[in-house]
Amino acid sequence: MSDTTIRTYSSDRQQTETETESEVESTDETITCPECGGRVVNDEEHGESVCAECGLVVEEDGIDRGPEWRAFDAKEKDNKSRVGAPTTNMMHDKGLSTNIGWQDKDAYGNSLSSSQRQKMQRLRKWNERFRTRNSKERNLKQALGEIERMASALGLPKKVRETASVIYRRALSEDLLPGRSIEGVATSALYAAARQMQTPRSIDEVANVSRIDEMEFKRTYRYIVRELGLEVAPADPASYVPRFASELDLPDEVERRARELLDNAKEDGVTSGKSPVGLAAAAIYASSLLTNHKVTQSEVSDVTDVSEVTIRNRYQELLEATEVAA
DNA sequence: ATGGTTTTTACTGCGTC
DNA sequence: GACGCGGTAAAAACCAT
Repeated sequence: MSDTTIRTYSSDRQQTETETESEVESTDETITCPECGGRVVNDEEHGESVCAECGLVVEEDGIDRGPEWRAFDAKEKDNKSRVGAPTTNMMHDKGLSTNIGWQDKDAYGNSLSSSQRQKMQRLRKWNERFRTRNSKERNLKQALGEIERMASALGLPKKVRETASVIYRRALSEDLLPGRSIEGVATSALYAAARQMQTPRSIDEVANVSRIDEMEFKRTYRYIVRELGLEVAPADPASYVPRFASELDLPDEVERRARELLDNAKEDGVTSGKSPVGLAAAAIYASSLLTNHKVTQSEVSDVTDVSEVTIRNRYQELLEATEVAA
């Protein structure tokens, strides 16, 4: 039950380990027959794996994931494919419902007669009403709008918005909303999503673009993380570095050096329990000194929202850690 | 509610430009 | 004298129990 709260930075090991796991998916062509040791071949047509030597059926009912039709040229392939636009969680109906175009034009691009135009107006109106009929749908629609707005204000990629949408949907479907504001849950979903996607924004930053105050945001965030059992690993300090560096107009060199410092510190274990944002800020500062691209503590403090005192403390520790390591 | 840890606030002294 | 920096003490915030 740790790691679910905002500020449990302790278990630093997190990611990095799981990434290198699925490397070599064994090529299943090299299976040998358990009976005679002969080569096993795939018989796609019958969905079986058969031993080429003795005919033993090693595996039945394989699934053919390919299309069931055949195409002999590009045109036929286009015709027979039945795939459309991908669904997206970013729209409240996953982009599956019908929209009636807003232009009063028919399929040939001609303008509509006035009676036709009025008819289309009515159809549009009703279509819209049905589309967002019940309260949950409307709720969702508004929340996704909010998520969209905040995400773009924070410059978060689509992936994060998608994830945030998914989290929000889950919260909604598990009835976590009553008693909590849409804003709050939307904000929390976005914050969690940003962290899960390795592009974290600090609580302050998120709170700044949200319409709710910070206290409520944190409360709500804790709540939904707990209720949804979201796995949000402590943010990696390094993931803040590039953003801060660019906000301070520092060259790549500083960024690289900052990463090294953080790596060393992590080895030393001095990062455990400390605020990732603080560490990132300190790393930037320390790195700027080491690379002769000096920025002042207060400048770093300004863009990172970390107090100068914290920067001082952290950067001493960072330097010590690298001294010892080097 | 409480205690332990971390961060922030506020303030002071030192050296430099 | 303003500024950047380092340090300290007390307050506040936070997490866990």
